[in-house]
Parts: sequence; C-alpha cells; structure tokens
Amino acid sequence: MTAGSGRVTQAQVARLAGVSQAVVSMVLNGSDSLRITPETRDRVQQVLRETGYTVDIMGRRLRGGSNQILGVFTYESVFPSGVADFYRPFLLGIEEEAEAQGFDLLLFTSGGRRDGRRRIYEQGTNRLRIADGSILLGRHNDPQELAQLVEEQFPFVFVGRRESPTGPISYVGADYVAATREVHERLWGLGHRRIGLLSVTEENEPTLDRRAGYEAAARKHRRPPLVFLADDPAIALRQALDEGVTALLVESSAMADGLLACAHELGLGVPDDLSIVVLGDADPSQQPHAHAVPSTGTDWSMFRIPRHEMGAHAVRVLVGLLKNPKPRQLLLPCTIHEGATTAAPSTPDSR
Amino acid sequence: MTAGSGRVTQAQVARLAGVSQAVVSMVLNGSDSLRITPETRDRVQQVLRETGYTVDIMGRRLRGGSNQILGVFTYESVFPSGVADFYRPFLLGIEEEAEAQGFDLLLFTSGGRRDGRRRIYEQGTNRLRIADGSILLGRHNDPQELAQLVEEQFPFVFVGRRESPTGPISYVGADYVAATREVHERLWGLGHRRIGLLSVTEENEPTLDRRAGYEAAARKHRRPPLVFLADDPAIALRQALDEGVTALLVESSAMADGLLACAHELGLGVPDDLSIVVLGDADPSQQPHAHAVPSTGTDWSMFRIPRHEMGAHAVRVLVGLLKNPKPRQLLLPCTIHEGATTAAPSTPDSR
DNA sequence: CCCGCGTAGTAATTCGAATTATCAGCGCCG
DNA sequence: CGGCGCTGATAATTCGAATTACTACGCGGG
Repeated sequence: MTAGSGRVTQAQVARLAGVSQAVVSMVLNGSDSLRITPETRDRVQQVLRETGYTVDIMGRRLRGGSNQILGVFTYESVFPSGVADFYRPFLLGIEEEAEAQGFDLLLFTSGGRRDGRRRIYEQGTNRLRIADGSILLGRHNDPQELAQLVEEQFPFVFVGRRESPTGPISYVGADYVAATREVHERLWGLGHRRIGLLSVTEENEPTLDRRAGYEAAARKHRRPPLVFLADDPAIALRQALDEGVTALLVESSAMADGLLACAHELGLGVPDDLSIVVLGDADPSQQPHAHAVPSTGTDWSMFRIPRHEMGAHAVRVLVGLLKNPKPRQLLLPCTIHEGATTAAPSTPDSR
Repeated sequence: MTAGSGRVTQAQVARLAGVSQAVVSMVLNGSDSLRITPETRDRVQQVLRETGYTVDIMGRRLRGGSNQILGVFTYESVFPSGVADFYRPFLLGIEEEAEAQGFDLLLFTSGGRRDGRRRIYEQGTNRLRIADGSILLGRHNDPQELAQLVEEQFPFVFVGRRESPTGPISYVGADYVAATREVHERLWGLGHRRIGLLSVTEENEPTLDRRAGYEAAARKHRRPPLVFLADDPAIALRQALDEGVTALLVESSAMADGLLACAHELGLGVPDDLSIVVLGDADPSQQPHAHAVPSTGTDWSMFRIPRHEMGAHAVRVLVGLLKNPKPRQLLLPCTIHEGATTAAPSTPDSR
C-alpha cells in the first residue's frame, strides 16, 4: 500500500489522486467543501485510506504558532528516589488537567545542574521557551531567574505562593493564612486560651503565611502572640509550658514527633494535657481523597495541602495566561483533618 | 528587551544584528564556525541573549533536525491515582538516564482516550514525531499502531518484550524465561520433584515467557509439565495436590494470597507442606534497591522485575537508535528474592 | 460579442530553521 | 591586467500543511 520508505505526505497523496496538494488539504479539513466535486473528494479520500496517510503535526503547528506543549520545570528531580515523594501529587493534578486541556507536558530534565540544583537559564538561553508556557515547581527559587522570566514576558505559573520584587507573578498556592487561622479558631472553641506557635527560623512564604494567620487569630481574640523559634523540641516545649500554653501549632510533623516524645517524658498526655496541631501535611506523598494515616502511627490533627488541586489549577491558570497574559494569583483552601491530638484543655484557663 | 508578542525568530535576531538569518543559524549551531568573524559572532550572540531567543522545535524538526527530546507515551495515565503505581519505577529510571544523556522528556498526555485508553494516532495524527524518538509504556498495545510506527521508521523502544508480525521492534524487557527457570532450579535443588505452574488464561508476552521458562526447566529434568489454569485458588490448589505437587509457581501475588488462605484452611503449612513462589513482583511500586516487604505481611519468595533499570536501559537503547536505526532487543535479568515461602519438601518424593 | 460571474480547481506563499548554492571582495600569481 | 582561489557573508531552497491569490472554463445577460 504505502510507498516504500518513510512517511506519506499530502503531496504524495495528491500525486496519486491526480490533484494538487491544496485539494488534499481541503478534503482533510473539510473547509470549503463546496469547492470540491464529490467525485474528486471521494477519489482523494480513497487514496488517503489506501496510503494510510497521517497528518504531520509539525507542519500544522508551524503555521499556528503554538505547539500545545506545557513545560514542567522542577528545581529538584521530578521522580525523586528518596522516600518523600514531594512532587507526585502535584504532577498527578498537572497531568490530569493537561490531558483535559489537550496539552502535552515537557519535563525539563536535561538542564545541567550547578550546586546540585537545576537552572532555567543554561548557557544564556531559556530552554523553557520551547513550550508555550511553563509550570515551575520546587521549594527553591532564584529571584534573578524569576525576574528575567518576567522580563521576557514568558507565560509561567508557580506552584506555591511566590513573590517577586520585580512585579506580580502568577502562582497557585495553598491558603496557609486561612488554614492556620481556622485551626486557631477551633482550638479557641474547644476552650484553649493560651495557644502557641512553634515556628522554624526559615523565612520562606509558607512560614510567613502560617505566622500571619496565627497572629491575625491571636489579635482577633486580643491575646498576645506566643511564638517559639527553638529548633530543639525539648527547649521549645519547656518555653511553651513556662508560658502556660495548653495548645501548640507546629510547622512540621518531624518537630511534632519530637514534641510528643518530650511531652511523654514529662508525663504529659497528648491531647489530654496538651493539644498539638501540625500546620500542614504529615505525609507528602498523600493521595487525593485518601485518608492516609501517617506512618509514625500518630493520627495528627493537621490540615491538608491540596496538592492535586494545586497542580490542576496551575495548568488552568497557565492556559488562561496563554490567551490573556495578565498575571493571576490563586490560593486554594486547605482541608482540616480533625485527628486525635486535639481536645479541650484539662485545666480551663479563663484568662 | 523582547519584542512584545510571540516568539523571537532567527530572522528577527538577524535583522537586529544586521546579518542574514543563515548567519544566526550558523552561530547557533557552531557548525562552520570558521566561516564567521569573531566580531559578527559576538554581535549575534549579544542579540540572542538580549532577545531570549530559543529554537522553535517544530521548525527544527520539520527540517529533520533533532530536539534533544525523548517522548514518553503511556497507554494508561502516567501518574495513576490508583494504589498500584505501576509506572513510577520505570519513569524514575527513564528520567534519571534522560538527565544523564542530556535529553528532556515529552509526556504525551494530550490525546483524548477512547475505551479508556490512549492512542498514538489520534484523529489521524502522530504526535510522537515532535520528539526525536519515543519510549512506549503500558500493558496494552495496538498491533496496527505498532505496524504504522515501524512503517514510518520512527525510532521507538518498548518497555517490556513486544513482538510484532511486521518485523523486529526494539524493546527492553525482563528475562522472565531465565528467572522462572532459575526459580524451578532452586526448588529442584531443595528436593522438590513435583513442581507445578499456576498460570493465568491471558496470552500476553510475560505469561508466555514464564510458561516457556517453566517448561524448559521441566524438560531439562525430564518431568512432565504440571500447568494449572484455574482462576479460583481453591480449585487450583485441589488440582495441584491431586497431582502430588509439593511446590507451586504462581503468576500473581493476588493469586498467591488466595492460595495461602486455602492451604491454611486445609491445614497445610507454607512452606512446610507446600512451597510457593511468586513469578514477579508482589509490590509494583517498589523502590530501587529497597527491600520492601509486601503489605500483606507475607514475605513471598519471588523475583523482582528490574523496572528502574528497564527504564534507564530503554533510554540508552533509544538514544542508540537515533544514531543507528537498527532495532535492538534487550532482556534484563530479574533478581531472585529468597523469601519465606520456600523450603525443602516435607515428604521427599524420589520419583 | 464581450463583460461578469460562478465553478473547480491549481499555483504560490507562509510558518521557522538548516543547508546548499551563490556572490562580492580581496590578494596573489603568471 | 586577467583570472584563480580564498574568505565571509547572503540568497535560495527544503521540510509538510494551510491558506490566499489566481486561472481556465462555461454560461448567461445586455
């Protein structure tokens, strides 16, 4: 059937059908079907079937400009071999939505790394531009690279809130502020009056947001903020107890594990004597809609970061950006998991 | 810097630099670097940097060039939301090796699905050609699509042995034949003389390979093959016991779980009264080099499919294919996991 | 009789990058 | 002084598909 080697082109079909290439294109697209005689159309379609012609997507898109490809850039490896599979839920959402929107995904894995970290601008050029737009993932970020991306007016969306001094950039993040406030509110409703925040010394966006949410909640109830910055759980716990704290908000589940151990050593029960809430996910490789119990066995009270939805929405925002290049920011609500580490305080403290 | 809308083309760069488009192309490819004055080259490179130019992969590939992009096509979703994350270990290996070889990965997610399955040729177009070559993953395969790929002389590698009536195609698979033979050999060495194979009714390559390995081993020891095809473990176990079997090779861990339960009901101990070996992985989402104990708690005797290595080797074979388009087949050895479900037979049967 | 108009196509152009053919300018040798 | 060879760049072509401009033909009306 097919001519010897390689692909069948419209020109070859045209030659076999005794027409011009333009007619083949018209028959294929059905455009201006009025201009073509039924006999001619049938003859062309016959040859199309015989040859097994398929459209070469390249020629078509060369004219159209867009290539229906979205880039996915990650500062770290996409499929990490370590235990904590941080990216997977995001990627799941991204893939799902990309499929729905009819885009392919280009994973930028090739870029050499420096300092064990990938770069967007390698040897002066921006490989991301191969795609129509790109989604950026990763805890790290390089302000200078971001600034240059903005400068180039390249459409991109960050997963996770990200601010740039150069101007507004698009992102899809989780609403840590609201979630932390809500957690505080629930503890207050249980009767807690001295609620502390055990934070980390880093100054990235999530940490700042959690702190902002906590302080807003404390202000609302006219309570002084009780923030502890110690890296050692034992020290932090002592400080908190000295302040009469009955409930603690903790940034990481690792720290929470440490706290729990220290509390038990002091003969304190959780949640009977001390309520603890983790401000985020204990299990980074959570499945969407899966009620995973953390591997440590403790059913932490916490809130879940909607990673799957964040990925999906990032794709939607990016696709929107392709049509209208106005930066957009989106914060998605976290869902709060009741868990087993919160309860009413054992020693009600009315003031 | 960048001209407001759309992509920067070589022609635009050329105009800004006061040279012809051909010179820009030459500077980019460094091909005939001797033919261009250092001053001219510097000027062009300056403009390239200022404009943030990147190649249009469609244009380049239309002309027959390569993009340093490998496609990854999967018949099912790449990041499945189900529990059995079948693809991840493969992808991990693929990504790792692609990074090492300096290729980006293009995930073909765009094509809609029919019958819940993706198609390579969607609406008469082959999107795979955007990439330099492609890796195909998935249990399903469409012989007709494969034939057309071969016809188009597009470089591709299947992960998992795959045969096509149209001619040899490239693949990287696991050596089920050798692994099954080796398992049989070990059981024989333990003293078993009546070793059965509990197979499934499907006729895909892995099943055929396991059966071939089993039959080769049985033939070597001049034993009649004892193959059972029942889907119900209770029936299969009865049949096997009627035949005096003391060791059973089982295709799936699910079936093995069923067998174990039935054996316990009959008052049979595993491995004391009956040895059971799973011909493959109990845990599809295995980590490389991780000695995962299956979730059921049973430490099955089995062999591990080197998914990570299969992915990595598929990339290597594909990259080789780009230079020399001769199809290549590669089978990787499985590693045998001793496990706790094999032992010497309780009733030695000398014949 | 010729203009106008509709029909059914074909020729030519476009997209972006790579490659080939070509050309202008210069120095050198016979 | 003419022609040869070399250098450094430009013009032209190619890839496959889509689109626009154009043309050959036929027919009817004024």
